[in-house]
Formats: sequence, C-alpha cells, structure tokens
Amino acid sequence: MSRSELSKNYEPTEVERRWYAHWQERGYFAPRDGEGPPFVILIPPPNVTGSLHFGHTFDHTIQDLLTRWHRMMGEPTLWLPGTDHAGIATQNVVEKRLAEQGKTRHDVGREGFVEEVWRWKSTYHARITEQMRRLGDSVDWSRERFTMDEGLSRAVREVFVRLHRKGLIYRGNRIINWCPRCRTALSDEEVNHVDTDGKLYYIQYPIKDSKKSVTVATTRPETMLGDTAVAVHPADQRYAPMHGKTLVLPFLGREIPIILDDTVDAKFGTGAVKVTPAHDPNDFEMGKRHDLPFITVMDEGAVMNENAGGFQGLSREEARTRIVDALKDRGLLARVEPHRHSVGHCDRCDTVVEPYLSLQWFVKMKPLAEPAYAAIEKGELTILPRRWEKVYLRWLEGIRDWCISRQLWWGHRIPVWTCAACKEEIVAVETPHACPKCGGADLVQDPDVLDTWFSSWLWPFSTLGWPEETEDLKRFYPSSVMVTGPDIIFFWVARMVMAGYEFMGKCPFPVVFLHGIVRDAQGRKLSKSLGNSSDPIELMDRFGADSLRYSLVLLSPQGADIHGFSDEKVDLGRHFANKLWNAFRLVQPHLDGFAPDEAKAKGHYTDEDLWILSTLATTVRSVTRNMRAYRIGDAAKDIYDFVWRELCDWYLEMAKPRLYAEAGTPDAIAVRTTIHTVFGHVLRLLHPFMPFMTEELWHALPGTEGDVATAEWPAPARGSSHPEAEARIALLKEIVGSIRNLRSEMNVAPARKAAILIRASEPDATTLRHQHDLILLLGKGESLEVGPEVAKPRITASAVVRQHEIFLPLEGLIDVELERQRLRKEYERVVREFESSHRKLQNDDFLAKAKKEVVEREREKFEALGETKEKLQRNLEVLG
RNA sequence: GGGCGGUUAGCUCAGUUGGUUAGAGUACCUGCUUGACAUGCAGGGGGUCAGAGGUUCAAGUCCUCUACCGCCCACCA
Repeated sequence: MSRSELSKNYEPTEVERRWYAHWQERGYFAPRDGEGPPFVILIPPPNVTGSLHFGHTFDHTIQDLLTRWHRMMGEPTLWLPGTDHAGIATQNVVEKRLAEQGKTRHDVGREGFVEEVWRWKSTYHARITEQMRRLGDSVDWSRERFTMDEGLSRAVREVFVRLHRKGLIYRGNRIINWCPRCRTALSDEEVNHVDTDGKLYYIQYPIKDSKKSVTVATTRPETMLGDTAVAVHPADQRYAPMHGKTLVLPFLGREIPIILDDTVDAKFGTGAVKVTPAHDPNDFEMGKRHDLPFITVMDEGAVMNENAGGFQGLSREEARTRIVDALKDRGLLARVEPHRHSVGHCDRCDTVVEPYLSLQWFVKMKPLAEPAYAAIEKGELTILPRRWEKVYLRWLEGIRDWCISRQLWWGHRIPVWTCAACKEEIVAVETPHACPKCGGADLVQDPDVLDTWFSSWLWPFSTLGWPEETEDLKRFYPSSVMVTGPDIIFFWVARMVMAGYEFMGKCPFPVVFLHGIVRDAQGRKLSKSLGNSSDPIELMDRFGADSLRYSLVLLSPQGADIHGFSDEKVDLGRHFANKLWNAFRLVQPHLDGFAPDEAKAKGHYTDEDLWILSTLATTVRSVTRNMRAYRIGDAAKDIYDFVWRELCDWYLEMAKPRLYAEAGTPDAIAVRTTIHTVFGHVLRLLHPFMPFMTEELWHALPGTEGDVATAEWPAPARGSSHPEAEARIALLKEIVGSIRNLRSEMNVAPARKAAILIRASEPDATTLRHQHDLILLLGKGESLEVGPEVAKPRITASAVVRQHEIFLPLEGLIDVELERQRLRKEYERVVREFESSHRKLQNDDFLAKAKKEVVEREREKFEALGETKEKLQRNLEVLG
C-alpha cells in the first residue's frame, strides 16, 4: 500500500520506458482469446529504411489510441505492425551509400547488392521499431511482418499467377512513364505533374519535291528525330492541298507521310502535329492506327541513341538546344512562343519523366475496380471524411492499367521464366526446374521486380497468412478500420479494396479514416531536412511521448492538415500533463489508505460533489461519442476542458477545506469518494491519449487494481446526472466570477478580504446562503450577507448578475470615477441588448412566425434585461 | 482544363437541425511566492464571421456569384 512520493514536475523519460516494458511483459498487445468480434488495425507499413517522422507520429498516435480504447472496452484487439521494403526508395538509399564508397550497384552485382540491402534493412528496422516503442505503439510485435518476408513473398507470387491465369496480368509493349535516373518504369501514380513554363517551337518540315513546307508546333523538338508522320485534321481546309504529300524530316532526311487523324486539334499551334509514336502516348495510339514505324531515339538514361543521327550521345536537354540551334541555322525554325504546360516528374527523385516505349507487365484494372466502386454504394466501405469518397470514386471511374514491372534489383522478382531452348513462358508460384514443354533445364527468370505496391495491396490478408487458411486470417480479416493519409488513397487504399474483393471476396475494412498532414507555419510538411522541426524522438526526449501525442491530437482539425505546428506547440500537451500531475499531487496525500465508500458517502455529497460527478458523466458520454465518430480532437478537448476548467479551476478549489478538515467524517468520506471516482475516470478516459502518465498515476491511486491499460472504459453510472446541483453551481460560478471581476476592476489587492452583500430574490437567495462558505472562499470575502432586503451601502462597487445585485462596500478603496465608468459601460451594453430585444418583440412577423419557445425565451430575456437595466441605472444615479 | 477543400480574434481552430451578448487555446495587457501546479492563479482588451447579392420574422450557419489561399486529377502536341 505504500505509494511513492510524486516529484513536483512530471518526468516522462523513465516512466515511459518502465511502463512499455511492463505492458509487453503482461502480453497486453496481443489479442486476448475470447469472445466477441476483435478490433483490428493493420499498420500502414512504413518504409523500412525511413525513420519515424511527424506523419508517422500522428498516424500512429491515432491508431494507438483507437487500439487502446477498444482494448479497454474489452474487445480482443490486434494492431499488427510491419514495414515495407519500398523498392525504389530503398534501392536509392543503398545506392547512395555505395556511391559514397565510389561504387555502383553494378560493381557489387545483383546478388551482392540485394544482400547489401538486406543488411541495411536490419539496421534501419531496429531504429524504426525502437521509435515506435518510444511513442507507445501497442502493437503485437509477435505478429510483425515485412513485405519481403517469406509469407508475403509467397502471397505476391500467388496473386501474380492467379491474375495472370485470369488474363488480368499481361505483358505489352507500351508507352510507359520512364525515369531516366532511376532507370525504371513507373506507374501513372508515381508521376507528379508540375506546371512548367516551357516553349512552343514552330518547326518547318519541307514538302518533298517542293519549295514549300509544313510548320508543326512542339514543346519537345528533340523528339523530332523519332517522327514518322505529321498529322492534320481531315476537315482542316488549310491542309487539304497537302493531303497525300510526303515530308522530309530535317537532319535525317527520312521521308514521312502527312496523315489524317480526327484527334488532331486544328486550333492548336498550326493545326499540324508531328507524330513520334515511340515517345508520346498520343502519338503511340496514332502510330498504331496508321501503322507507322516506332522509332526510339533515346536510351534508358535519356541519352540520344543511334537513331538520332548526328545528335547521338547527347542528353535530351543538350539535344534540344543543339537541334533548335541547327534548325535556326537552316532557317527551319519559324518562331518560338512561351508555353505553359504540365511536365511529369518522378515521385521518388523528381527527374523529368520520359514517355518511353518498352515491354512491361500490366494489370488490367477495370474488372478489379468494379467491386471497389460498388463498395461505397453498397455501404460496405466508408471513407472519412466523406468528401474523399468522391475522389476515390472518380479515380476508379477513370482507372487505367497498372504498370507493375520495375527495372530494379530490390523487390519481388517477377515469377515468370522463359525456357532458353523452346522459348516457352512459365508463370509459376514456385521456381520451376524444368520446362514443362520441352523439359529443358535452362530457364531464365524475368530480370524485373514488381512495383512495391504490388505487395502492399495485399497487406490486409497477406500479413495474416494468406493464401493459407490460417486461424489469424479467419479471425482478423477484415480489419476494423484503416488509418492513413489521403496521399496514398490511390497508391494503396483503393488497391487494397480491389485486392480484398478479388482474393478474399470481402472489403478489407469497413472504414478508412484519413487524417491530415502535419505542417509548419509556412504550410510546409514538417521534416528534419527542411529544418522546420525537430525529430519527433528528440521532442519525446524533451517533453515526453504523451505530451507530443496529446498535442498532435488536440491540434488536429477533423480530417484537415495541422497547420503551424512547431516545437512550442508541444507545450500544450506538456502543460496539460503537468496540470493533471499536480492536481493528483494535491489529492494523493488525502487518499492515502483511503478506500472509496459509496455507501457511507451517500447522503453526504454536497452540491459541488454532485455537480462534478454530473459533469464527469457528461464528459464520459461526450468523449465516447466523439471517439466513436472518429472526432478524436474533440474527445481530447472534452477531457482537457473537464480536467482543467472544471476539476482544477473549480472543484478542487472548493474541495480543499474539506480535504484538510478532519478525516473519517461522512463529509470527508464523501469528498474523498468523489475525488477518487473523478480521478479514476479521468485516468481511464485519458489513457488512450496519454498512456504512460495515466499508467503511472493509476498505480499511485489507492484502491485501483491492475493496469489502466486494461481497465474498463468508463460508462456513465446510473443516477450520475444531477441537474439541480449543476444549476446551483452554475449560479455560484457566475456570482463568484462577478465578485472577482469587481475586485480586479477596483484594484483590490488579492490578499485583502472584503465584505460581500448580495441583494437576491428567492429561490436563489436560499441557494446562495447555503453556498456561504464557498462564496467567501472563492470570492475572498470576510463576510457575506444575502437576502431580498439587503441594504445598499452608501459607497460601494456594484454589479448585477441574474437580476441579483452584488455590492462590495470598499470604503476608502473605491475610485468613484472608475466605478462610474465601469458601470456606465455595462449599462450601455445592457441597453443595447434591451432595445434590440424590444424591437424583436414589437415585430408582428416575429411573433407570428417564430417558434413558440423562441418567442417565449425572447420575452423572458426582455424582462430580465429590463430589470438589470433599471438596477444598473439606479446604482449609477446613486454614484452621482 | 476538371474537381475538392478553405477564408471566423495577431496565430491555430470550434461553432450541432438558422434563434440569448460568436467561443477555446495561444499571443498580448494588468495584478498575484493564494495550503498541487509560475508548465501556475485571477482579471482584461481584441472579431464589419473574405466580398456582393438573395431566401427568411431571424443568417457565421441556407442559396447564387466574385475574390483570394491550398490540395488533387488531367494523353494542353
């Protein structure tokens, strides 16, 4: 029963390490066996080589508080952790490391390189998981997964084979987005379009056997070397004479036809467009329609190749400059105009993406998208905030095939082999050892790997053992909610839904909760490299994980970004933690050895006891309601307001004399029982938000059993609502507020006690007489007189509250002029309101059309204002 | 080009189905070693609710338009 002394200020670091280890030892993070549907969250796997940044901190805080909340509600809970191999990003990181040693991946070879990445993986993995522990993530470490571990790799191959068999995976020669720096294909989602000020070059292509020429407009002159036609709209009369003519491509002398195509916009440029089927998606289509040659003029690094004639060996940028110069020299450059257009950039390295013709693997998405689309309509999937549903649906409507092959070394190898002897293609889950057709043993696996998201989209079931019918899969699929940022709604969320329906026949989660991004005052994402924030870990070192967590949640508007976050904002949570800590320090000595005794306390609760218990019940309801609706910021605010504004500001102040009075009396038991109840509830309500400190205090609170981490989530007790007590305390607060205001305005020294007179009518007069001691305590009075007949002192400060008059006879202290000014200001305010109310009540339309209650309320208000006005006026007159 | 958000106190945000004097935190000002907390206590100033028009007895709240900010999507040669 011995309770340790609490330090004056909360010291988080030691406390946090201790309790995390404790919870883990107790096995709280694993779902307990049991009845009832489990609560399941799968972590959006962070990039294994990344480190925990603010995005994760916020993301994990939300998931952890939901998990802890459900755990306290007695549900078996599983928050499954894991990391992502993040193909391109990780390969880039490791390549950069090699570069520091003056090496490239080719120097170490494919096998050596992949081994090197695995080594890095384990180093970084330890770092990120340690960060998660620091934050307090109550994840089930025994179920941790990695997107490249054996089980998940198996799932990836299985899915590839199944989709291939279904005809939903195919290989094709197509124009894809190519990053010349990463030297790999990208999906459409991995390209960021940036509006760029470019130029529109008007180039003249001479007509064969003629002095004339046709002028085409292009933003990319360097691709002209790959032109195999010039297209005009068939109905464009300007070009009617040119139909059937042949043009001579400058530099190369290639003869190319003028073709007619409906897709040409006659209004753009000159109405004649150069056609480069191997370097532009539109032209590619046109090339197919008109059976044009496809000539690639660049290599994988976007360096001009052997088809570029004299420009071979130049980068695409150099080639552009040289070609433009050369055109100028030959008088073939008609003009150049400024032109703003959108240019694609690599999501990973920001290099300008090249539309590039190459042989890649694709997933046919249309059939997969249909059930994902219907999920919203059928109510099987809700995306919060709801506005994101439109974004999701629109993307699905316009869905295009997914390019899944990557020319990288780090990732899941494509499970396709080709027989060297008979060229048979083998698509298989397990590595084949002989060609099923000719028996040849020389099988060559496709060198490419799969897009990272091709493993991530299986996360909701691959982590649970799929394709095996495991117990976990049966029990934990689908999960309860997906918590993530809207930036990966297409990359990940939509694709998980598709995979869920395709392979499990069910939506992987009923709710997607999208939260905002943490930004600084300039609206930039927080990052250490930008220098606009500390590392979250550093902030936790300085202020504690609880403070950081609570601050983030408190600052987050629903589904919108957190703006203006900075280190100082963590004070919000830190100060709050300190406040609660100290409130606890106040009451703890009085609770030592105390056991709450509702039976003995019953009948001895005071109004303030009943009021705080009633307010607590309201808070419990509100917090729970807000949590259910994912309004977690509001839930945090509910607790904040209750603890600080009600409990500390009022209740504990009122309770002090009773706490210091003799123990063991019925009143002493009542106040202690009340305090015990309130703290027991607050600690439980707050635990999901501030797991560490609440656990520490829970163990310091006498009579608690077990850990708060597994304590029961509070529900408002029956009979905990006390509206009459609430009303009486509300009156008290107003009266005390007014007294304090008077004292302050009259510059009364805080230590000086003053007589208080309240001219009040019944029934409030009786209430206020009962509150005698509290009014003296909180209003710093030396005496109190209450009643309808209280005489107004000659020299006094005065105020009117609910038609009751408060007098502070401060003889010798009253500055009459000051008091007059104060009263006059108040009087004028009341008059303004009185008049506006008067006008309303004289308006027949208002009386006829407004709801009865509204009119009634207005009448009451009018009456009250009238009385208040008169009293203020009299008091003003007396001042002279 | 299309779409989606937003605009309320210096800053960050609340503001339920229209109905008391538009709130909170923070910053600011004044005064306080008040029997837990100066990471605190008490008090105070500060808002033409982006603009215009409309609906209504009544608009921060509903409708229309405009301006500005932000985000997303887009095969604008």
